[in-house]
Amino acid sequence: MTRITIADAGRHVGETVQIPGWLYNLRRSGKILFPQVRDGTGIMQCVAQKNALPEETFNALRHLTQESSLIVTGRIREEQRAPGGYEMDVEGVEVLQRVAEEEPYPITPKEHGIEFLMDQRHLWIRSRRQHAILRVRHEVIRAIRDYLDSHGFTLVDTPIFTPAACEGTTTLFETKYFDDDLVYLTQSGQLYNEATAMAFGKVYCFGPTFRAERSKTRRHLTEFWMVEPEMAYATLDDVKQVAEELIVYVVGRVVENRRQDLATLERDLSKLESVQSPFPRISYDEAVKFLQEKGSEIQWGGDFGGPDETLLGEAHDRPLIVDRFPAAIKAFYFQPDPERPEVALGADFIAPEGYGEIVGGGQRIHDPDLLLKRIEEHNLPREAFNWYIDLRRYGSVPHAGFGMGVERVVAWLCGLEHVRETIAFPRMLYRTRP
RNA sequence: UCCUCAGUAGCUCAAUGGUAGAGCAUUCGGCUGUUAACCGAAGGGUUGUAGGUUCGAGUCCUACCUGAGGAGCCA
Repeated sequence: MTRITIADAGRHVGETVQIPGWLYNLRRSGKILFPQVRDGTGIMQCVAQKNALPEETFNALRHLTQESSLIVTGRIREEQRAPGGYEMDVEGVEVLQRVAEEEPYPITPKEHGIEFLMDQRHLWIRSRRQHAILRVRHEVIRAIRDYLDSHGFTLVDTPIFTPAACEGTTTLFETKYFDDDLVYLTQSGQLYNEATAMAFGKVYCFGPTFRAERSKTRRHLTEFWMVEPEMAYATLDDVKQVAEELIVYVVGRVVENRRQDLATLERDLSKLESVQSPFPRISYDEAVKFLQEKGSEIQWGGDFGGPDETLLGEAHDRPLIVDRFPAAIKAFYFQPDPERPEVALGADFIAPEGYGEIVGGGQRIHDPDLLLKRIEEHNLPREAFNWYIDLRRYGSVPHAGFGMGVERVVAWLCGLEHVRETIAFPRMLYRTRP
């Protein structure tokens, strides 16, 4: 007997096949049952008629509980009345495990609160909406890799355990490394990327990063995934161009390949289809002026707050590129603008619809003396950065790169309220379980 | 760390300081085209914890715990 996935059902119309899966929902109407079976690729509505089945089979199905595992055998048929467009006429059922009614599956088809759902996260990911989001995430990650891999970037992943802060400013998670040594969980692979870029030209790292910030908002996780491309012989303009192309490509891929999931999420496709080049570009100076006109308290020299980012993002139908921030609020390694040393050659991409910063990057300092000066100004331990300074001693070149946060991109593309739904098991300020 | 809000049945929520209730879920019954099906019935409670006020507290007060939203910080 052929086993198929529900996603492939359209290619098996008229055949009798098996679908291994789980009971998603069951509607009963006397002598006819409508079990809905999910298998990870989709949901199949089945039809079981009492007079077409052995009594034992019909009764087993009739009293089956939600999320019981089963293998259904039956004939696939096109059916307009079925949610997926196809339906299976049940001929046989093998129940692998019947969920006990004393402890029924906790996530019912009705509404639930977020606390309960987060406690049940290991089960919640089976639900239609969560499932759709995680499939969009997968497409986003695949698209990122496909874009970079086909544009000359080499994946060179960077360590998770790091001996010191990359940026000195934010809080790091520390962990014991054997006897008495402390190491920190990486908050960015960037410094190492600069080393690999000098070896490979164009590189990227892609993995989890950790920030021990006591942030408790819809845009924050303590563990999140970031892709960080870095390019030798490159400038701020290259960062803006590559990041823009990457975003346009990723959005296009999701719209093309995950249309069904976006429909499940009731995402307004027109909001994604408008994400085309060129993106609007303004300077930090212009952004501050714009925000002040909108009533923000921001002064030149300050960083954008959450509401500021929302104001900037909502003014456009595609990501907004803001560049040349005050050097004082940027990390030590940013190259200053040669014409205006008080601003850094950095750029942030602010997503529309209030999703905030999704890309941050810029050009790095390539002059060893200037880098040393900055390290001293920021009171960073020079010894820890000896290897990093070496990169400026042995064939230094202008170079630039950026980081893009996967969860914020996914939240934006899916139109979600909160990034916690964009990763299977989110880690947040007050949640590390399950 | 700070501000605001909330904790009542497995879940989502009601309940003037005066007998703790509904829908869903579960079980039983009915229904041959259901779309979070519907209809009928049953079981299901230490009202987050500890004190206090009161004849009487789910409700008012205090502290704590847990969670949510936000600020700062950040992708």
